[in-house]
Amino acid sequence: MSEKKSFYITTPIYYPSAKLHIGHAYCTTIADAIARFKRLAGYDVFFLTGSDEHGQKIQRTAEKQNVTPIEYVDKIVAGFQELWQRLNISNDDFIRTSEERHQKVVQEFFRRIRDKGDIYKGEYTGLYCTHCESYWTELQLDENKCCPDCHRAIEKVSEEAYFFKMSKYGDKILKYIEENPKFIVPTSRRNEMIKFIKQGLEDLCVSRTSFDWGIPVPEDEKHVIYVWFDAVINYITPLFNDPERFKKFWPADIHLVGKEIVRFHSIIWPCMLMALDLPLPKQIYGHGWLIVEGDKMSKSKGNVVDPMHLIDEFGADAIRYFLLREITLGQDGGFSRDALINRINADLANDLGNLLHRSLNMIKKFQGGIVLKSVGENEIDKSFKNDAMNTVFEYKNLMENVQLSDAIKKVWTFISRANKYIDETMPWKLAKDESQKQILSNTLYNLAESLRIISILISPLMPKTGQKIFEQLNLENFEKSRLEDVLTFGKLPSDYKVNKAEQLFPRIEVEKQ
RNA sequence: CGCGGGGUGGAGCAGUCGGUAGCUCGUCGGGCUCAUAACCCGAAGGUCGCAAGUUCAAGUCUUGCCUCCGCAACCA
Repeated sequence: MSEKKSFYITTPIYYPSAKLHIGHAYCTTIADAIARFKRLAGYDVFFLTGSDEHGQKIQRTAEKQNVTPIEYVDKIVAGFQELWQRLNISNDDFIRTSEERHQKVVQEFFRRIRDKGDIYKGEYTGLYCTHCESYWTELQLDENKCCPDCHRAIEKVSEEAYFFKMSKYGDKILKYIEENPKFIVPTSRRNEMIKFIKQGLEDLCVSRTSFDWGIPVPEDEKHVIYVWFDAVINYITPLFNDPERFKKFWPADIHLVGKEIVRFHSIIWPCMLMALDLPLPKQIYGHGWLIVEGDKMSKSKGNVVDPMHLIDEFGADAIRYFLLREITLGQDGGFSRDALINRINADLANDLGNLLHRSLNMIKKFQGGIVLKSVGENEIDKSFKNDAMNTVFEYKNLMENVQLSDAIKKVWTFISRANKYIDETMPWKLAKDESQKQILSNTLYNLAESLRIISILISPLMPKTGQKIFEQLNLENFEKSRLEDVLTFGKLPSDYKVNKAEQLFPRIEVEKQ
Protein backbone atom coordinates (compact mmCIF):
# COMPACT_ATOMS: atom_id res chain seq x y z
CA MET A 1 0.00 0.00 0.00
CA SER A 2 1.35 3.35 -0.98
CA GLU A 3 1.70 5.92 1.72
CA LYS A 4 -0.85 8.69 1.80
CA LYS A 5 0.32 12.23 1.31
CA SER A 6 0.67 14.02 4.58
CA PHE A 7 -0.32 17.51 5.62
CA TYR A 8 0.49 19.35 8.81
CA ILE A 9 -1.18 22.59 9.84
CA THR A 10 -1.01 24.56 13.08
CA THR A 11 -2.71 27.50 14.73
CA PRO A 12 -0.86 29.70 17.19
CA ILE A 13 -1.08 28.48 20.74
CA TYR A 14 -3.24 30.99 22.51
CA TYR A 15 -2.33 32.78 25.69
CA PRO A 16 -4.70 32.04 28.58
CA SER A 17 -4.55 35.44 30.19
CA ALA A 18 -8.19 35.94 29.26
CA LYS A 19 -11.05 34.24 27.51
CA LEU A 20 -10.80 33.74 23.80
CA HIS A 21 -12.59 36.13 21.51
CA ILE A 22 -13.94 35.84 18.00
CA GLY A 23 -10.50 36.63 16.55
CA HIS A 24 -9.07 33.44 18.00
CA ALA A 25 -12.08 31.55 16.73
CA TYR A 26 -11.48 33.04 13.31
CA CYS A 27 -7.93 31.77 13.12
CA THR A 28 -8.78 28.32 14.38
CA THR A 29 -11.76 28.03 12.06
CA ILE A 30 -9.58 28.76 9.04
CA ALA A 31 -7.11 26.12 10.09
CA ASP A 32 -9.91 23.67 10.69
CA ALA A 33 -11.45 24.27 7.28
CA ILE A 34 -8.09 23.69 5.62
CA ALA A 35 -7.48 20.56 7.65
CA ARG A 36 -10.90 19.19 6.83
CA PHE A 37 -10.46 19.95 3.18
CA LYS A 38 -7.15 18.13 3.08
CA ARG A 39 -8.70 15.11 4.73
CA LEU A 40 -11.48 15.24 2.18
CA ALA A 41 -8.85 15.35 -0.54
CA GLY A 42 -7.28 12.19 0.83
CA TYR A 43 -4.36 13.53 2.81
CA ASP A 44 -3.21 12.18 6.10
CA VAL A 45 -3.64 15.29 8.20
CA PHE A 46 -2.18 16.43 11.46
CA PHE A 47 -3.84 19.54 12.84
CA LEU A 48 -2.49 21.10 16.00
CA THR A 49 -3.68 23.85 18.27
CA GLY A 50 -3.00 24.52 21.94
CA SER A 51 -2.18 26.99 24.65
CA ASP A 52 0.90 28.99 25.55
CA GLU A 53 0.79 28.93 29.31
CA HIS A 54 3.99 30.33 30.75
CA GLY A 55 5.17 33.78 31.57
CA GLN A 56 5.03 36.50 34.09
CA LYS A 57 1.63 37.75 33.11
CA ILE A 58 0.05 34.39 33.90
CA GLN A 59 1.96 34.08 37.14
CA ARG A 60 0.79 37.46 38.26
CA THR A 61 -2.82 36.92 37.29
CA ALA A 62 -2.84 33.65 39.19
CA GLU A 63 -1.36 35.35 42.26
CA LYS A 64 -4.06 37.97 42.17
CA GLN A 65 -6.65 35.24 42.26
CA ASN A 66 -4.81 33.39 44.99
CA VAL A 67 -4.32 30.25 42.96
CA THR A 68 -1.25 28.58 41.54
CA PRO A 69 -0.43 29.28 37.91
CA ILE A 70 -1.36 25.77 36.87
CA GLU A 71 -4.69 25.95 38.66
CA TYR A 72 -5.37 29.19 36.91
CA VAL A 73 -4.49 28.01 33.42
CA ASP A 74 -6.25 24.68 33.83
CA LYS A 75 -9.48 26.53 34.18
CA ILE A 76 -8.96 28.91 31.30
CA VAL A 77 -7.64 26.22 29.01
CA ALA A 78 -10.65 24.05 29.73
CA GLY A 79 -12.63 26.97 28.34
CA PHE A 80 -10.50 26.94 25.17
CA GLN A 81 -11.16 23.29 24.67
CA GLU A 82 -14.84 23.68 25.22
CA LEU A 83 -14.96 26.44 22.66
CA TRP A 84 -13.16 24.34 20.06
CA GLN A 85 -15.49 21.49 20.71
CA ARG A 86 -18.53 23.64 20.24
CA LEU A 87 -17.09 25.12 17.08
CA ASN A 88 -16.46 21.59 15.78
CA ILE A 89 -12.76 22.06 15.51
CA SER A 90 -11.14 18.83 14.37
CA ASN A 91 -7.68 19.22 15.86
CA ASP A 92 -5.71 15.98 16.21
CA ASP A 93 -3.84 17.08 19.28
CA PHE A 94 -3.93 19.89 21.79
CA ILE A 95 -0.58 21.03 23.10
CA ARG A 96 -0.15 22.80 26.39
CA THR A 97 3.26 24.28 27.01
CA SER A 98 2.99 23.35 30.68
CA GLU A 99 2.91 19.66 29.77
CA GLU A 100 5.90 17.52 30.54
CA ARG A 101 6.23 16.28 26.96
CA HIS A 102 6.73 19.89 25.92
CA GLN A 103 9.17 20.82 28.67
CA LYS A 104 11.41 17.95 27.71
CA VAL A 105 11.61 18.99 24.10
CA VAL A 106 12.22 22.62 24.97
CA GLN A 107 15.04 21.71 27.33
CA GLU A 108 16.50 19.33 24.81
CA PHE A 109 16.48 22.02 22.13
CA PHE A 110 17.93 24.55 24.52
CA ARG A 111 20.78 22.18 25.34
CA ARG A 112 21.50 21.41 21.74
CA ILE A 113 21.69 25.02 20.72
CA ARG A 114 23.74 25.92 23.79
CA ASP A 115 26.14 23.04 23.18
CA LYS A 116 26.56 24.28 19.67
CA GLY A 117 27.54 27.68 21.07
CA ASP A 118 24.52 29.56 19.76
CA ILE A 119 23.15 30.23 23.21
CA TYR A 120 25.38 32.18 25.55
CA LYS A 121 25.07 33.79 28.93
CA GLY A 122 25.05 37.55 28.93
CA GLU A 123 23.35 40.45 30.50
CA TYR A 124 19.95 41.80 29.66
CA THR A 125 19.56 45.50 30.12
CA GLY A 126 16.12 46.96 30.00
CA LEU A 127 13.81 49.56 31.34
CA TYR A 128 12.18 48.08 34.39
CA CYS A 129 9.18 49.04 36.39
CA THR A 130 9.65 47.72 39.93
CA HIS A 131 6.02 48.05 40.79
CA CYS A 132 4.79 46.04 37.82
CA GLU A 133 7.87 43.85 37.79
CA SER A 134 7.98 44.26 34.09
CA TYR A 135 10.38 45.29 31.36
CA TRP A 136 9.37 47.80 28.75
CA THR A 137 10.95 49.04 25.60
CA GLU A 138 11.68 52.68 24.99
CA LEU A 139 8.76 52.95 22.62
CA GLN A 140 6.26 51.39 24.93
CA LEU A 141 6.67 54.06 27.59
CA ASP A 142 3.99 56.65 28.13
CA GLU A 143 4.34 60.32 27.22
CA ASN A 144 6.26 61.01 30.45
CA LYS A 145 8.67 58.16 29.81
CA CYS A 146 7.04 56.21 32.60
CA CYS A 147 5.54 52.76 32.89
CA PRO A 148 2.63 52.48 30.46
CA ASP A 149 0.72 50.36 32.98
CA CYS A 150 1.03 52.12 36.32
CA HIS A 151 2.68 55.36 35.15
CA ARG A 152 5.40 55.20 37.78
CA ALA A 153 9.01 55.96 37.02
CA ILE A 154 11.02 53.21 35.46
CA GLU A 155 14.68 52.41 35.88
CA LYS A 156 17.40 50.89 33.85
CA VAL A 157 18.16 47.43 35.18
CA SER A 158 20.40 44.58 34.17
CA GLU A 159 20.00 40.92 34.90
CA GLU A 160 21.90 37.86 33.91
CA ALA A 161 20.25 36.13 30.97
CA TYR A 162 20.80 33.71 28.16
CA PHE A 163 20.83 34.91 24.59
CA PHE A 164 20.21 33.13 21.36
CA LYS A 165 22.60 34.18 18.60
CA MET A 166 19.96 35.15 16.16
CA SER A 167 22.22 37.74 14.56
CA LYS A 168 24.28 34.88 13.19
CA TYR A 169 21.38 33.64 11.08
CA GLY A 170 20.20 36.93 9.62
CA ASP A 171 21.79 36.42 6.23
CA LYS A 172 20.70 32.83 6.01
CA ILE A 173 17.09 33.49 6.81
CA LEU A 174 17.00 36.46 4.47
CA LYS A 175 18.33 34.30 1.67
CA TYR A 176 15.78 31.62 2.43
CA ILE A 177 12.91 34.08 2.36
CA GLU A 178 14.10 35.58 -0.89
CA GLU A 179 14.51 32.20 -2.53
CA ASN A 180 11.13 30.93 -1.38
CA PRO A 181 8.45 33.41 -2.38
CA LYS A 182 5.69 31.31 -0.87
CA PHE A 183 7.36 30.99 2.53
CA ILE A 184 5.66 34.07 3.90
CA VAL A 185 2.15 34.82 2.70
CA PRO A 186 0.67 37.30 1.92
CA THR A 187 3.35 39.22 0.06
CA SER A 188 2.81 42.39 2.05
CA ARG A 189 3.96 40.57 5.20
CA ARG A 190 6.85 39.05 3.34
CA ASN A 191 8.07 42.48 2.30
CA GLU A 192 7.75 43.67 5.84
CA MET A 193 9.90 40.80 7.09
CA ILE A 194 12.58 41.34 4.47
CA LYS A 195 12.88 44.96 5.47
CA PHE A 196 12.97 44.04 9.10
CA ILE A 197 15.83 41.60 8.65
CA LYS A 198 17.75 44.08 6.55
CA GLN A 199 17.74 46.45 9.52
CA GLY A 200 19.84 43.81 11.22
CA LEU A 201 18.83 41.17 13.73
CA GLU A 202 19.80 41.37 17.36
CA ASP A 203 20.46 38.40 19.55
CA LEU A 204 17.36 37.31 21.34
CA CYS A 205 17.03 37.16 25.08
CA VAL A 206 15.68 33.70 25.87
CA SER A 207 15.70 33.49 29.65
CA ARG A 208 14.57 35.38 32.72
CA THR A 209 15.22 35.23 36.41
CA SER A 210 12.54 37.64 37.55
CA PHE A 211 9.79 35.01 37.69
CA ASP A 212 9.65 31.25 37.76
CA TRP A 213 6.47 30.16 35.96
CA GLY A 214 8.25 28.67 33.00
CA ILE A 215 10.51 25.91 31.87
CA PRO A 216 13.81 25.93 33.79
CA VAL A 217 17.00 26.37 31.85
CA PRO A 218 18.76 23.00 32.03
CA GLU A 219 21.67 23.01 34.47
CA ASP A 220 20.90 26.56 35.55
CA GLU A 221 17.54 26.44 37.19
CA LYS A 222 17.29 29.94 38.49
CA HIS A 223 16.55 30.92 34.91
CA VAL A 224 13.37 30.10 33.11
CA ILE A 225 13.15 29.92 29.37
CA TYR A 226 11.47 32.92 28.00
CA VAL A 227 8.48 33.48 25.79
CA TRP A 228 8.93 32.68 22.15
CA PHE A 229 11.70 30.20 22.55
CA ASP A 230 9.33 28.11 24.62
CA ALA A 231 6.19 28.79 22.61
CA VAL A 232 7.18 28.09 19.03
CA ILE A 233 8.70 24.74 19.89
CA ASN A 234 5.16 23.51 20.53
CA TYR A 235 4.84 22.92 16.81
CA ILE A 236 7.35 20.11 17.04
CA THR A 237 6.61 18.70 20.49
CA PRO A 238 3.82 16.28 19.50
CA LEU A 239 6.01 14.81 16.78
CA PHE A 240 9.38 14.80 18.39
CA ASN A 241 9.13 11.69 20.51
CA ASP A 242 7.83 9.59 17.68
CA PRO A 243 10.36 9.32 14.85
CA GLU A 244 7.80 7.87 12.43
CA ARG A 245 5.43 10.69 13.00
CA PHE A 246 8.19 13.24 12.91
CA LYS A 247 9.37 11.97 9.59
CA LYS A 248 5.89 12.02 8.23
CA PHE A 249 4.73 15.45 9.33
CA TRP A 250 7.77 17.65 9.74
CA PRO A 251 8.30 20.20 8.32
CA ALA A 252 4.85 21.68 8.82
CA ASP A 253 2.98 22.68 5.70
CA ILE A 254 1.33 25.76 7.15
CA HIS A 255 1.76 27.71 10.35
CA LEU A 256 -1.33 29.83 10.35
CA VAL A 257 -0.78 32.93 12.50
CA GLY A 258 -2.13 36.43 13.05
CA LYS A 259 -0.35 39.17 11.19
CA GLU A 260 1.20 40.61 14.32
CA ILE A 261 3.16 37.46 15.07
CA VAL A 262 4.34 36.68 11.57
CA ARG A 263 7.72 37.97 12.61
CA PHE A 264 8.19 35.42 15.34
CA HIS A 265 7.24 32.61 13.05
CA SER A 266 9.09 33.67 9.98
CA ILE A 267 12.30 34.88 11.62
CA ILE A 268 12.85 33.69 15.18
CA TRP A 269 11.45 30.22 14.71
CA PRO A 270 13.32 29.51 11.46
CA CYS A 271 16.55 30.79 12.99
CA MET A 272 16.06 28.39 15.87
CA LEU A 273 15.42 25.54 13.48
CA MET A 274 18.55 26.43 11.55
CA ALA A 275 20.53 26.30 14.75
CA LEU A 276 19.05 22.85 15.34
CA ASP A 277 19.71 21.72 11.77
CA LEU A 278 16.04 20.97 11.27
CA PRO A 279 14.03 21.73 8.14
CA LEU A 280 12.00 24.93 8.10
CA PRO A 281 8.20 25.01 7.83
CA LYS A 282 6.96 25.35 4.28
CA GLN A 283 4.73 28.31 4.84
CA ILE A 284 3.87 30.99 7.36
CA TYR A 285 0.43 32.33 6.58
CA GLY A 286 -0.44 35.63 8.24
CA HIS A 287 -4.16 36.26 8.39
CA GLY A 288 -5.74 39.63 9.06
CA TRP A 289 -7.73 40.88 11.98
CA LEU A 290 -11.39 41.20 12.63
CA ILE A 291 -12.45 44.78 12.87
CA VAL A 292 -15.46 45.34 15.08
CA GLU A 293 -17.41 48.51 14.46
CA GLY A 294 -14.50 50.11 12.73
CA ASP A 295 -12.12 49.32 15.54
CA LYS A 296 -9.64 46.64 16.29
CA MET A 297 -10.96 44.43 19.05
CA SER A 298 -9.51 45.04 22.47
CA LYS A 299 -10.52 44.83 26.05
CA SER A 300 -9.99 48.49 26.72
CA LYS A 301 -12.31 49.44 23.88
CA GLY A 302 -14.92 47.11 25.26
CA ASN A 303 -15.81 45.69 21.87
CA VAL A 304 -14.67 42.14 22.42
CA VAL A 305 -16.98 39.63 20.82
CA ASP A 306 -17.47 36.37 22.70
CA PRO A 307 -17.69 33.49 20.24
CA MET A 308 -19.52 31.31 22.76
CA HIS A 309 -22.48 33.69 22.81
CA LEU A 310 -22.58 33.75 19.06
CA ILE A 311 -22.59 29.97 18.88
CA ASP A 312 -25.43 29.86 21.39
CA GLU A 313 -27.41 32.28 19.35
CA PHE A 314 -26.67 31.33 15.75
CA GLY A 315 -24.98 27.94 15.79
CA ALA A 316 -21.41 26.99 15.02
CA ASP A 317 -21.82 26.47 11.30
CA ALA A 318 -23.30 29.89 10.70
CA ILE A 319 -20.38 31.51 12.49
CA ARG A 320 -17.90 29.37 10.61
CA TYR A 321 -19.55 30.22 7.34
CA PHE A 322 -19.47 33.92 8.03
CA LEU A 323 -15.84 33.99 9.05
CA LEU A 324 -14.66 31.95 6.11
CA ARG A 325 -16.85 33.54 3.48
CA GLU A 326 -16.94 37.17 4.43
CA ILE A 327 -13.31 37.83 5.09
CA THR A 328 -10.59 37.64 2.50
CA LEU A 329 -7.82 35.59 4.01
CA GLY A 330 -4.76 37.69 4.74
CA GLN A 331 -6.64 40.94 5.04
CA ASP A 332 -8.53 42.59 7.84
CA GLY A 333 -12.22 42.07 7.75
CA GLY A 334 -15.24 43.63 9.36
CA PHE A 335 -17.29 41.73 11.84
CA SER A 336 -20.71 42.85 12.87
CA ARG A 337 -23.91 41.29 14.04
CA ASP A 338 -25.84 42.84 11.18
CA ALA A 339 -23.47 41.45 8.59
CA LEU A 340 -23.64 38.04 10.22
CA ILE A 341 -27.44 37.98 10.23
CA ASN A 342 -27.45 39.21 6.69
CA ARG A 343 -25.27 36.32 5.56
CA ILE A 344 -27.29 33.80 7.48
CA ASN A 345 -30.55 34.96 5.95
CA ALA A 346 -29.37 35.54 2.42
CA ASP A 347 -26.89 32.72 1.88
CA LEU A 348 -27.81 30.04 4.36
CA ALA A 349 -31.57 30.34 4.75
CA ASN A 350 -32.69 31.74 1.39
CA ASP A 351 -30.19 30.20 -0.98
CA LEU A 352 -29.00 26.93 0.49
CA GLY A 353 -31.65 26.05 3.04
CA ASN A 354 -34.50 26.88 0.77
CA LEU A 355 -32.95 25.02 -2.14
CA LEU A 356 -32.84 21.86 -0.08
CA HIS A 357 -36.29 22.43 1.28
CA ARG A 358 -38.01 23.08 -2.03
CA SER A 359 -36.19 20.25 -3.76
CA LEU A 360 -37.11 17.65 -1.17
CA ASN A 361 -40.59 19.00 -1.02
CA MET A 362 -41.06 18.56 -4.74
CA ILE A 363 -39.71 15.04 -4.59
CA LYS A 364 -42.25 14.36 -1.91
CA LYS A 365 -45.11 16.08 -3.62
CA PHE A 366 -44.56 14.89 -7.15
CA GLN A 367 -42.98 11.47 -6.63
CA GLY A 368 -44.02 10.36 -3.19
CA GLY A 369 -40.59 11.10 -1.77
CA ILE A 370 -38.84 8.74 -4.12
CA VAL A 371 -35.77 9.78 -6.09
CA LEU A 372 -36.35 8.09 -9.44
CA LYS A 373 -33.75 7.06 -11.91
CA SER A 374 -32.53 9.62 -14.38
CA VAL A 375 -32.66 8.50 -18.00
CA GLY A 376 -31.38 10.70 -20.77
CA GLU A 377 -30.84 14.43 -20.59
CA ASN A 378 -31.90 17.56 -22.38
CA GLU A 379 -29.91 20.73 -23.01
CA ILE A 380 -30.90 22.30 -19.72
CA ASP A 381 -29.82 19.24 -17.75
CA LYS A 382 -26.61 19.03 -19.65
CA SER A 383 -25.63 22.61 -18.96
CA PHE A 384 -26.62 22.23 -15.33
CA LYS A 385 -24.50 19.11 -14.79
CA ASN A 386 -21.68 20.80 -16.57
CA ASP A 387 -21.87 23.74 -14.18
CA ALA A 388 -21.84 21.34 -11.26
CA MET A 389 -18.67 19.69 -12.43
CA ASN A 390 -16.99 22.99 -13.19
CA THR A 391 -17.85 24.12 -9.71
CA VAL A 392 -16.20 21.09 -8.17
CA PHE A 393 -13.14 21.63 -10.29
CA GLU A 394 -12.79 25.32 -9.49
CA TYR A 395 -13.54 24.75 -5.84
CA LYS A 396 -10.81 22.15 -5.64
CA ASN A 397 -8.23 24.43 -7.21
CA LEU A 398 -9.11 27.35 -4.99
CA MET A 399 -9.12 25.27 -1.83
CA GLU A 400 -5.76 23.83 -2.72
CA ASN A 401 -4.50 27.39 -3.01
CA VAL A 402 -6.00 28.23 0.37
CA GLN A 403 -8.37 30.72 -1.23
CA LEU A 404 -11.19 29.72 1.04
CA SER A 405 -13.44 32.67 0.51
CA ASP A 406 -13.27 32.37 -3.27
CA ALA A 407 -13.86 28.64 -3.14
CA ILE A 408 -16.97 29.18 -1.03
CA LYS A 409 -18.23 31.82 -3.43
CA LYS A 410 -18.00 29.27 -6.24
CA VAL A 411 -20.17 26.86 -4.29
CA TRP A 412 -22.74 29.56 -3.70
CA THR A 413 -22.73 30.53 -7.34
CA PHE A 414 -23.67 26.96 -8.01
CA ILE A 415 -26.38 27.00 -5.34
CA SER A 416 -27.82 29.96 -7.17
CA ARG A 417 -27.49 28.03 -10.39
CA ALA A 418 -29.48 25.19 -8.89
CA ASN A 419 -32.23 27.55 -7.82
CA LYS A 420 -32.30 28.86 -11.33
CA TYR A 421 -32.43 25.33 -12.71
CA ILE A 422 -35.70 24.87 -10.87
CA ASP A 423 -37.04 27.98 -12.54
CA GLU A 424 -35.89 26.83 -15.95
CA THR A 425 -37.35 23.35 -15.64
CA MET A 426 -40.49 24.24 -13.71
CA PRO A 427 -41.10 20.81 -12.16
CA TRP A 428 -44.60 21.82 -11.02
CA LYS A 429 -45.58 22.08 -14.68
CA LEU A 430 -43.89 18.84 -15.61
CA ALA A 431 -45.79 17.14 -12.81
CA LYS A 432 -49.09 18.05 -14.42
CA ASP A 433 -48.20 16.40 -17.69
CA GLU A 434 -47.96 12.63 -17.69
CA SER A 435 -45.83 12.65 -20.86
CA GLN A 436 -43.16 14.66 -19.04
CA LYS A 437 -42.76 12.15 -16.26
CA GLN A 438 -39.23 11.08 -17.15
CA ILE A 439 -38.08 14.64 -17.56
CA LEU A 440 -39.47 15.41 -14.13
CA SER A 441 -37.63 12.44 -12.64
CA ASN A 442 -34.43 13.56 -14.28
CA THR A 443 -34.83 17.07 -12.96
CA LEU A 444 -35.50 15.98 -9.42
CA TYR A 445 -32.70 13.47 -9.50
CA ASN A 446 -30.30 16.16 -10.68
CA LEU A 447 -31.39 18.44 -7.88
CA ALA A 448 -30.90 15.78 -5.23
CA GLU A 449 -27.55 14.88 -6.72
CA SER A 450 -26.44 18.50 -6.75
CA LEU A 451 -27.38 18.75 -3.09
CA ARG A 452 -25.27 15.70 -2.34
CA ILE A 453 -22.36 17.38 -4.10
CA ILE A 454 -22.96 20.65 -2.29
CA SER A 455 -23.06 18.93 1.08
CA ILE A 456 -19.65 17.42 0.50
CA LEU A 457 -18.15 20.63 -0.84
CA ILE A 458 -19.29 22.59 2.18
CA SER A 459 -18.26 19.93 4.68
CA PRO A 460 -14.89 21.58 5.46
CA LEU A 461 -16.62 24.84 6.34
CA MET A 462 -19.88 23.58 7.78
CA PRO A 463 -19.48 19.98 8.87
CA LYS A 464 -22.76 19.81 10.75
CA THR A 465 -24.75 21.29 7.90
CA GLY A 466 -23.25 18.91 5.39
CA GLN A 467 -24.23 16.08 7.69
CA LYS A 468 -27.79 17.38 7.99
CA ILE A 469 -28.20 17.60 4.24
CA PHE A 470 -26.95 14.05 3.93
CA GLU A 471 -29.46 12.92 6.49
CA GLN A 472 -32.34 14.63 4.78
CA LEU A 473 -31.29 13.05 1.51
CA ASN A 474 -31.25 9.78 3.43
CA LEU A 475 -27.62 9.09 2.62
CA GLU A 476 -25.13 7.44 4.95
CA ASN A 477 -21.50 7.66 5.89
CA PHE A 478 -21.14 11.38 5.49
CA GLU A 479 -17.94 11.38 7.48
CA LYS A 480 -16.38 8.94 5.05
CA SER A 481 -17.01 11.24 2.10
CA ARG A 482 -14.13 12.05 -0.18
CA LEU A 483 -13.57 14.59 -2.86
CA GLU A 484 -13.53 11.70 -5.32
CA ASP A 485 -17.19 11.14 -4.58
CA VAL A 486 -18.10 14.37 -6.30
CA LEU A 487 -15.80 14.28 -9.29
CA THR A 488 -18.51 12.74 -11.45
CA PHE A 489 -22.15 13.69 -11.59
CA GLY A 490 -24.62 10.90 -10.93
CA LYS A 491 -23.27 8.93 -8.01
CA LEU A 492 -26.45 9.44 -6.06
CA PRO A 493 -28.44 6.21 -5.91
CA SER A 494 -31.94 6.16 -7.35
CA ASP A 495 -35.27 4.53 -6.58
CA TYR A 496 -35.00 5.24 -2.91
CA LYS A 497 -36.89 7.37 -0.48
CA VAL A 498 -35.58 10.64 0.90
CA ASN A 499 -36.44 12.03 4.29
CA LYS A 500 -38.70 14.86 5.19
CA ALA A 501 -37.54 18.39 4.49
CA GLU A 502 -36.53 20.29 7.58
CA GLN A 503 -35.37 23.87 7.80
CA LEU A 504 -31.59 23.96 7.82
CA PHE A 505 -31.38 27.61 8.81
CA PRO A 506 -34.48 29.44 9.94
CA ARG A 507 -34.52 33.05 8.88
CA ILE A 508 -33.56 35.44 11.60
CA GLU A 509 -36.14 38.14 11.90
CA VAL A 510 -34.88 41.57 12.89
CA GLU A 511 -37.10 44.45 13.71
CA LYS A 512 -36.59 47.12 11.16
CA GLN A 513 -35.77 50.50 12.51
C1' C B 1 13.00 61.15 6.62
C1' G B 2 11.07 54.42 11.42
C1' C B 3 7.88 50.21 8.92
C1' G B 4 3.41 48.64 6.70
C1' G B 5 -1.80 48.56 4.90
C1' G B 6 -6.25 51.00 3.18
C1' G B 7 -9.40 55.05 0.51
C1' U B 8 -13.69 51.64 -5.78
C1' G B 9 -21.92 52.96 -7.33
C1' G B 10 -26.38 54.03 -0.81
C1' A B 11 -23.67 50.08 2.58
C1' G B 12 -19.87 46.11 2.73
C1' C B 13 -16.14 44.30 -0.46
C1' A B 14 -13.31 41.87 -5.09
C1' G B 15 -10.25 43.42 -8.90
C1' U B 16 -3.87 38.41 -10.89
C1' C B 17 0.27 39.90 -16.26
C1' G B 18 -1.89 47.58 -17.32
C1' G B 19 -6.72 46.22 -22.17
C1' U B 20 -14.99 47.53 -22.16
C1' A B 21 -15.07 48.50 -13.78
C1' G B 22 -17.26 43.39 -11.02
C1' C B 23 -19.77 40.81 -6.55
C1' U B 24 -23.17 40.65 -2.24
C1' C B 25 -26.82 43.46 0.32
C1' G B 26 -30.20 47.48 -0.39
C1' U B 27 -33.56 50.26 -4.02
C1' C B 28 -36.99 50.11 -8.37
C1' G B 29 -39.71 47.15 -12.15
C1' G B 30 -41.16 42.31 -13.91
C1' G B 31 -41.79 36.75 -13.62
C1' C B 32 -43.05 32.25 -10.93
C1' U B 33 -46.06 29.56 -7.21
C1' C B 34 -42.29 23.78 -5.65
C1' A B 35 -40.32 26.54 -1.25
C1' U B 36 -38.16 29.39 4.80
C1' A B 37 -42.76 36.58 2.33
C1' A B 38 -38.40 32.53 -0.37
C1' C B 39 -36.65 31.75 -5.73
C1' C B 40 -35.70 33.63 -11.08
C1' C B 41 -35.12 37.85 -14.70
C1' G B 42 -34.24 43.01 -15.75
C1' A B 43 -32.98 48.23 -14.45
C1' A B 44 -31.05 52.52 -12.08
C1' G B 45 -26.64 54.01 -9.54
C1' G B 46 -19.17 54.93 -9.91
C1' U B 47 -14.67 61.60 -12.66
C1' C B 48 -11.93 53.90 -8.75
C1' G B 49 -9.05 59.80 -2.29
C1' C B 50 -6.44 64.40 -4.98
C1' A B 51 -2.75 66.13 -8.60
C1' A B 52 0.92 65.30 -12.13
C1' G B 53 3.77 61.70 -15.05
C1' U B 54 4.89 57.02 -18.17
C1' U B 55 1.88 54.55 -22.12
C1' C B 56 -1.79 53.52 -28.05
C1' A B 57 -4.21 52.28 -23.24
C1' A B 58 -3.86 53.39 -15.84
C1' G B 59 -8.42 51.22 -10.45
C1' U B 60 -3.77 48.68 -11.85
C1' C B 61 2.94 51.34 -12.96
C1' U B 62 6.04 56.16 -11.10
C1' U B 63 6.22 60.71 -8.07
C1' G B 64 4.04 64.16 -4.72
C1' C B 65 -0.04 65.34 -1.54
C1' C B 66 -4.63 64.59 1.52
C1' U B 67 -6.88 61.11 4.81
C1' C B 68 -7.97 56.68 7.90
C1' C B 69 -5.74 52.59 10.37
C1' G B 70 -2.19 49.11 12.24
C1' C B 71 3.01 47.75 13.87
C1' A B 72 7.47 49.36 16.49
C1' A B 73 11.05 42.95 19.32
C1' C B 74 5.10 39.34 25.19
C1' C B 75 -2.14 41.57 22.43
C1' A B 76 -5.53 36.06 17.10
